[in-house]
Amino acid sequence: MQLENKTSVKNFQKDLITWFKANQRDLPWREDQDPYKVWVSEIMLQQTRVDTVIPFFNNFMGKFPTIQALARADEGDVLKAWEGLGYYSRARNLQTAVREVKETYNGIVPNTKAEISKLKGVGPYTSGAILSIAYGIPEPAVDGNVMRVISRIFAKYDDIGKDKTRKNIEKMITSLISHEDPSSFNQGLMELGALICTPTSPSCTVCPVQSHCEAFKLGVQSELPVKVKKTKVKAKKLVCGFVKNEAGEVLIHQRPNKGLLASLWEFPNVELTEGTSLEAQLVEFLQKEYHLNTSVGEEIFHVEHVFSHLKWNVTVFEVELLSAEKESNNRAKWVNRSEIKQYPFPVSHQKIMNFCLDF
DNA sequence: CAGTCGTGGCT
DNA sequence: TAGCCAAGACT
Repeated sequence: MQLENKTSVKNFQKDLITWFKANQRDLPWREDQDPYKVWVSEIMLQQTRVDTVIPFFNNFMGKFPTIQALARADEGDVLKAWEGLGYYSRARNLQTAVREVKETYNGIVPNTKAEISKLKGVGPYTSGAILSIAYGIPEPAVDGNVMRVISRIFAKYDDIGKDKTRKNIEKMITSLISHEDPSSFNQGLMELGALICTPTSPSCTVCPVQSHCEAFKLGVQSELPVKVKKTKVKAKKLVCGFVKNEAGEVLIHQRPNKGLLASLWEFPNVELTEGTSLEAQLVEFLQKEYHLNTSVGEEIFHVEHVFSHLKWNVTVFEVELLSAEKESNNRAKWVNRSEIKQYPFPVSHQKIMNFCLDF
């Protein structure tokens, strides 16, 4: 195994950090070390590509430039700024955590592992990233890049999908991390994973730490890291109503605050059960859930949307309101077509919205 | 531990 | 095309 003595570790740190400082990308969250900016960027970057995050980060910082600004913002505005980015609970958790920092820590992001880890949405990776990047504290920040890089450098065949593997790598980083520049060390590992030590066809010939890499030495870099395959996504069939009243308004509904597409808005829809017709199930659902008497019109079109772990097949009908009972669903709303754009919708429903708005 | 939670780009 | 993957956290 490489990196077995202090001298080789020091050389590894130096090679990595020197490369990082010379080759790091110019990214908006690297303009300074404001803990709030680092925090927001790290939340957005969870399971999300850098290129995707950049415009969202710039827009978000323009609207919510400080902890105070985000703390006092309307939740709807925060979700609207997150629209299209995915994993929407991140937005709600972030605002919850920012309010916690404002109340409990006088608006200062805490700088200890124990305190920062208590914040909603801040897990083992993000806590280490904030501590090292914003505060220069030598804590490991182990993400997918780091697990891939370390798996190759030490030629480790452990399944990086296991929590145990991540913990082991955190221990390894603890003994490898530079105490002089923890920020550049951690970011260097991630940048290396993003630019050189890529998942497929890594650029070993130009790698700054090639001489430290056991996988390269053995010629097995293409086999690493090991990641056990996930189960197939499940398909679900839904019926959805584009419901209009006499005033020309459309019915929209806010999803539950937890779970899939948390707190986002949608057009009324329900999962199908076998048996009765789509039209009948839609009418029954609108009656039961929203206390509306409706008449289902033409089937407008189909939408297919694939998530991480499931697939929607949605059939959309045009629906006319006949009459409404007094009790109404408190998460439902009639809106003019021009107002719909003010509400955050998931991409799956934007497909429906775009079609219906032209309709 | 294993399933849940988005989206878009790439192979 | 269908699957894989990305600066993970939560339950």
